[in-house]
Amino acid sequence: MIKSKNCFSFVASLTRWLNQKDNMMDKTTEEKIYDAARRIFILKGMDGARMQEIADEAGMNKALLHYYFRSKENLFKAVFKDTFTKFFIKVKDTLFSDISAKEKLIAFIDNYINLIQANPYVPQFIINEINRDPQMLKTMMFESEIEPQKILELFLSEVQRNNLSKLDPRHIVISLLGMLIFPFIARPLLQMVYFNDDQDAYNRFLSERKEIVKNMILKFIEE
Amino acid sequence: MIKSKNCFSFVASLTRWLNQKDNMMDKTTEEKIYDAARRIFILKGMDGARMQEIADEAGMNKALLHYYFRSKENLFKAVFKDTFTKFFIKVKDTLFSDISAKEKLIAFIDNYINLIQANPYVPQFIINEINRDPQMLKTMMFESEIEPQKILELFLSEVQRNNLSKLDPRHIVISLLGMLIFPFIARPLLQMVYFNDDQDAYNRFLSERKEIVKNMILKFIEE
DNA sequence: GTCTATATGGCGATAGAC
DNA sequence: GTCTATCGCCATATAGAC
Repeated sequence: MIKSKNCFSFVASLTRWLNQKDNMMDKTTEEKIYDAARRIFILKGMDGARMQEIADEAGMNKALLHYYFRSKENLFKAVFKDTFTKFFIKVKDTLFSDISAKEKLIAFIDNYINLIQANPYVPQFIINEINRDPQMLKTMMFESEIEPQKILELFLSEVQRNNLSKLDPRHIVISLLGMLIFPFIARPLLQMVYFNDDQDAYNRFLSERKEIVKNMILKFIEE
Repeated sequence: MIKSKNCFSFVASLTRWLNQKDNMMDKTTEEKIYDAARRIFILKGMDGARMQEIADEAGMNKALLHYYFRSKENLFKAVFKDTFTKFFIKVKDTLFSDISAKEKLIAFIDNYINLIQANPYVPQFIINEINRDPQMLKTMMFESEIEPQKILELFLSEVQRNNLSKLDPRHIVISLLGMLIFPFIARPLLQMVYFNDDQDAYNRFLSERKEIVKNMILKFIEE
């Protein structure tokens, strides 16, 4: 029957990269299923998504989803694990670069807002899941080769070691993440109330927000 | 059943039983259903909740839920509308008090963190729903007598009119809300990574956060 | 590997006795 | 108003032809 769910995403993306085959026709069936599932799960969550919907999105029959992934639960875990860990790789790259701590913070804000703008539904997807099934999150994080918890801790100690603030650095990190993520997860409400439901205006607001958040954070950590 | 060895403890038991009756037994069936639905929907969301689960929580049969509320959709809307609007009444009260703008901001932070600490799952519930069905949110908001959008706008103009900041005041409001809400909606992840899954330590962190956020916000708006 | 057809169970909702 | 029993549908999952 099946193959390991762990190596799928790595194998798939490696294959794409090696062959530079990113168009639809050259994707394997497994990749088509995975990509479709990712779109649907991120939009509707585990409970809201339907296997039939994913099959339609992938342009094939429902039975094939079970042939490749055995169950909805399996397919979801593959998508979530991959999506979750990929969101931390960017942070890792920023933290290991050879610049000062303050510059790292600034680079992080730029990278992170860009990342969310390119994947606007991902923060809501992750937050949803860490509340729906915290136990799954725990096992997933410690199984992951990327070790997201290590990256979060690294980010924290980076703030701490450089005396960027006299405060508990966790307050800094959490405030920063909250300021960055909130306008995306509360978008429908904020866009309606504060921007007359004007999508373009809201996108401009999000772009200009990079500098705003940078200034806010710098004000915190400068005594 | 009440058992006792003397009449004093009997009286005490009876008093407890009567009080319990006042709290529990006097609730109408409709109230029992509503309260149970509220607990389940807030924990699991519309998609994750089951009518059977709500009936069990309310201590009655599934059919009664439909007798009083006709459909799951109806019951959910009643719960959501009520929960959503109640979250804005606190803000309204704060804004209409007779204190300076800066004091209002400080009072808001205190009130809001207390409110969330007493209802820790509500922010996640609301954010979930405004993304799941934004259209329902819109009609609900404009039907509501409390008019949450007016309150949000009032909060915004309060920041603006008093020149609390040269920035677009929407950045201030959104940053503030993000800083306040994020530690609650991302709690399972943050508590695990940053607090060794120590619940008490995390609660202390949340309590001390009131002063931290106050200081952060005051630093923004003071030039 | 991919399809059609079907099994199996659970869910929201209703009928009808009391 | 409240219950038991059940309907009808839809979801996940499997069987089996090709």
